[in-house]
Amino acid sequence: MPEGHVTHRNARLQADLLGLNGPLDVNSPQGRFSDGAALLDGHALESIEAYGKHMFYHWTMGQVLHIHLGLIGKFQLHPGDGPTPTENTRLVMKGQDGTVFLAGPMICNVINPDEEATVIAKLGPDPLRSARGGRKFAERLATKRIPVGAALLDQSVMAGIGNVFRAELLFLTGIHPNTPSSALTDAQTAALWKQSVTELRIAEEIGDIITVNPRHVGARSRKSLNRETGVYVYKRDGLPCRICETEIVLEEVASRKIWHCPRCQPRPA
DNA sequence: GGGTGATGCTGAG
DNA sequence: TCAGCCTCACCCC
Repeated sequence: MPEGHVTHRNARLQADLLGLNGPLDVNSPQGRFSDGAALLDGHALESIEAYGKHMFYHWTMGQVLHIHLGLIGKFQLHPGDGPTPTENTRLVMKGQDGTVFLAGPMICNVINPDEEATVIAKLGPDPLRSARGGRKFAERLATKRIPVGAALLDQSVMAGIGNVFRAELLFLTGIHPNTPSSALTDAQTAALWKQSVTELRIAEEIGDIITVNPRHVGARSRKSLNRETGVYVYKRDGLPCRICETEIVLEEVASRKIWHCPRCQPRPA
């Protein structure tokens, strides 16, 4: 379930669970990361940093573990030793208070700080790292001659947005996914950034993407909502818009499915 | 038990 | 543009 909120939340929770500056037991039950695990085993972590959908684990001996979950990668956090790893467990890190399992990542490599810097240099501003990336976001967006629905998935424009957030952010800002990036007003661009900061922070805290204002669905809190009830448009084609009851429409933008409300997000002229 | 799609991205063509 | 990759939850039989 990897958009930016997942990486930041994991960086925070895993640092707590594993403990910093104490030696970790690292291994690769599946074997596909045996060489990397051997480099890290017995060493201590200095910090865990998330940047967009990328995670960088800084080890005291100077190496960096680079993880990107991709579409299907998953972490499991367990107190103590956790269960027996399965044949798909790529990485196990056991520390002070618990154990982290990793399965199915797109990237799991040991790199050096220069290589880390190269990866980060390609990324746009990450709303969870600093709320003050709005100007850079606007600059990057302005260089793109593509629909805003495609630009939001481009990690060099904004880092950490995935398919759920792009649909929800465009709904929350009333922008049609096919609006050309270059046709957005300054106010719309600013609203997209501001809304990203807000929504990603909430998702990082809750551990799930819940964008619905609880009073729109008669709920007490966002935390009481779930994937069925907690989004405005994502995977809701054919269902009534929570605001105006117009039927939510499914389209494809940048080869990925995207949903919008034709009334709340009018097609650009 | 098999088939499929998924919150992602790359590299070949 | 599109197949390929990685894993698993979910659906249908």
